[in-house]
Amino acid sequence: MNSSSQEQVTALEGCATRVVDADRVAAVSSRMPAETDLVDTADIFGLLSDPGRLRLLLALLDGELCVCDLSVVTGLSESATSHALRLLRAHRVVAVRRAGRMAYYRLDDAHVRMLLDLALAHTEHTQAIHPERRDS
Amino acid sequence: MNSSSQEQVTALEGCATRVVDADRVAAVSSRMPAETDLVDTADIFGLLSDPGRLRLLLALLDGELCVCDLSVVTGLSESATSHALRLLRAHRVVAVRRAGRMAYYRLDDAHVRMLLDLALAHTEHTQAIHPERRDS
DNA sequence: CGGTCATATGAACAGTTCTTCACAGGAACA
DNA sequence: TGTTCCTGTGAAGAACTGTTCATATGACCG
Repeated sequence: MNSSSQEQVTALEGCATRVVDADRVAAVSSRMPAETDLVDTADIFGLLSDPGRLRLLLALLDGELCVCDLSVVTGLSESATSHALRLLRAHRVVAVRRAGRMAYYRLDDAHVRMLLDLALAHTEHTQAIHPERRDS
Repeated sequence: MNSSSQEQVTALEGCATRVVDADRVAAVSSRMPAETDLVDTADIFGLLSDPGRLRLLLALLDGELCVCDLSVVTGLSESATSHALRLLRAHRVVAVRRAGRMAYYRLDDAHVRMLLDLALAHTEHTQAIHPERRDS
């Protein structure tokens, strides 16, 4: 949290914008992940940013389910469910096991599972603190 | 919240979707968070799903930074930075401290910080596995 | 075989999102 | 005081997203 906050108005590698704390800027920039990693991470978060997909993935936390059951649990239409699963499959977040005409989906990404567990724990925690629903 | 397994038979002949594993559907449904919590959680993930905002938040992991420095670090224009910070502020993810004409932003959500730490750890981990590219 | 069932897919469309541009406000500073 | 600097904001437009409808595929049943 400490910063040697003198105003060093040094141009940073031909950048047009001014810099206030050049040391911190340099340090933070050096710690910034590579662009591809950032985009991949943002993509994962994006997959979790839709309530339907989130329900889908939370439903899979306990084990595999077929598409029609997932449709019932999530409240999505079967088509929407299939589209969502396709997206998740394309990103290797879920995997599918086929048995006859059924398709059983399961979580296939330990990282996403951790994110889901964390999110779930947080909602339970905040529910314990605020038993009444809060608007904001 | 409460759906028992006896709905299977009626659902099979009913108008809507059929259920394969009624017990699992009931169990998973009962564990599904409330709609408002789901939407809130999805919103948080949505805030992390943009590479620009992600860079912004990662830059703030170490402490506060002013808007122009954030703009430099993230590569966003100052206007885009301000818009993004406004969004994050509206969701209480960041907080601002004003000093003169400067505005210093900081992370203000422990939950988001955990998510960011986890994401960062994951990218570092995968980088350790695939050390193909390096950052300056 | 024909029919039905579970899932998959494509097109299209409403709604959202992210960026840029233009400008406004308030603080510092001459 | 007037000017410059840092930040904030609204509008607009391009790009993206998520849903539905219609239809396809392939497995099972009779």
